[in-house]
Amino acid sequence: MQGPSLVDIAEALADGDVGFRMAVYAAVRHIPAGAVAGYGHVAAALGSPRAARQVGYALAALPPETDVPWWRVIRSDGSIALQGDPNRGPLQAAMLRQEGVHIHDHRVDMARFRWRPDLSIRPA
DNA sequence: GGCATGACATTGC
DNA sequence: AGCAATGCCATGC
Repeated sequence: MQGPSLVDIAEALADGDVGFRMAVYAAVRHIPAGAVAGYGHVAAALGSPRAARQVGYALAALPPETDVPWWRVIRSDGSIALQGDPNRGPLQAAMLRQEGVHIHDHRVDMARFRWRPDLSIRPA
């Protein structure tokens, strides 16, 4: 597994047990290889649909050798936020393609690759 | 505690 | 379709 469920994370965040950044990291670890999510989607999964920018802020603070799959988080329109970054941009695109996410003209087909959090596993 | 910052999202041209 | 203007809100100083 990859740690606590999304619901647990959201609750911990709501209770103030963890900071927003930590919640973001935990949530991003739930995105499976071969799928992508928008910053807003991650924020929404945490119960803060308007905090998309903060998700990016949190990911920007990650160290380069992190185990958090930050490359699976892109913009809601399918474009890569870091494509202007000479280092991480090409890396992100390479990582995604390596995982089977097709990129056409600097964009991902969100309708096809967007991550759908599994809400059926929510605890009774 | 107030103010500026930013890997976004949405809307209006 | 593409670009500018606005709204958002966690962080850090």
